[in-house]
Amino acid sequence: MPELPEVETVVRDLRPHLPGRRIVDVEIPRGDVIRGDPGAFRSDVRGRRLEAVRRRGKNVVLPLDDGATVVVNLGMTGRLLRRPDGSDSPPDHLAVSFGLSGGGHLLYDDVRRFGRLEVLDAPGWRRRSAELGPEPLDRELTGEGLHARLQRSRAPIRSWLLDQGRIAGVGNIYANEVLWRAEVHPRRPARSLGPGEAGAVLSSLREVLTAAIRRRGTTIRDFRDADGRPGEFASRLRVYGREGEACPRCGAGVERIVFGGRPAFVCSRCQDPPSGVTP
DNA sequence: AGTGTATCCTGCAGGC
DNA sequence: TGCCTGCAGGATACAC
Repeated sequence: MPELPEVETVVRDLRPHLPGRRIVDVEIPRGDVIRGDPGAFRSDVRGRRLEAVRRRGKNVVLPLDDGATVVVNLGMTGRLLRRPDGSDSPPDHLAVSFGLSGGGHLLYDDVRRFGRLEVLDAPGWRRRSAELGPEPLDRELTGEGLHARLQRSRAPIRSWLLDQGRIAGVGNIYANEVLWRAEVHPRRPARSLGPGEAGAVLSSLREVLTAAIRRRGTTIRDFRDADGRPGEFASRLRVYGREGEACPRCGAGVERIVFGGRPAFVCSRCQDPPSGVTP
């Protein structure tokens, strides 16, 4: 559910409120969302001051004042919610609650509990971050650089985009939207993309992701920002979930295919399939 | 190396 | 109304 734009939305919501505040209390009603031992998590985090709110790929990254870092991956249905004192009842699937100095709470809520929270020391976080691919919105990534990386893999380009070790932050919704925009079929082997196509994929990535951030993310069902509000990008999706509708570019039908265990949405007129493959 | 499958969970939509 | 099946934006482990 939460991909780069949704995580970025949450991070921007939290950033004005968390840095400088201390975690004075930690409650963990659902310990299975903690990677590692929940008791160790609590004692590592309690009493620490939050230094910043960042994003890396699909992870919310919360550096602490002792050099450690809390990393939150929202999985499919995770939410980080900001709760001022005295507001509302707790969410339906509260998994972790951080009490903050000065009042208020940061809550982690997760229906399916596929999300994970963990604390890493400085080298641990450095290693983890190094396992992730580059940020698509980072200026350092160029069309030539992306093309070179694509050359090393024969995986389908959609699978390549979903692999967090190759590029960070892209999930199934935006991968499909980006490939439609770039007019590249999702099953095309990564290494079969020419330099021009790689450039089109990169500029489409940037356009789609920034447009989605501007609309505060895509809510199909579960996503909420840190204040509990849905995002507004769903109506701007061109192919994702639009099987049978007309391609907004050419009018042909949008098709749903499945590979890698997940649905892909394509206009087979705009997006030529690789040779020898059914749509 | 890459792919298919299963797993972790719950809620919801659709068919009957 | 109820029961059943399939499906979901993610990550990971496994066998082939």
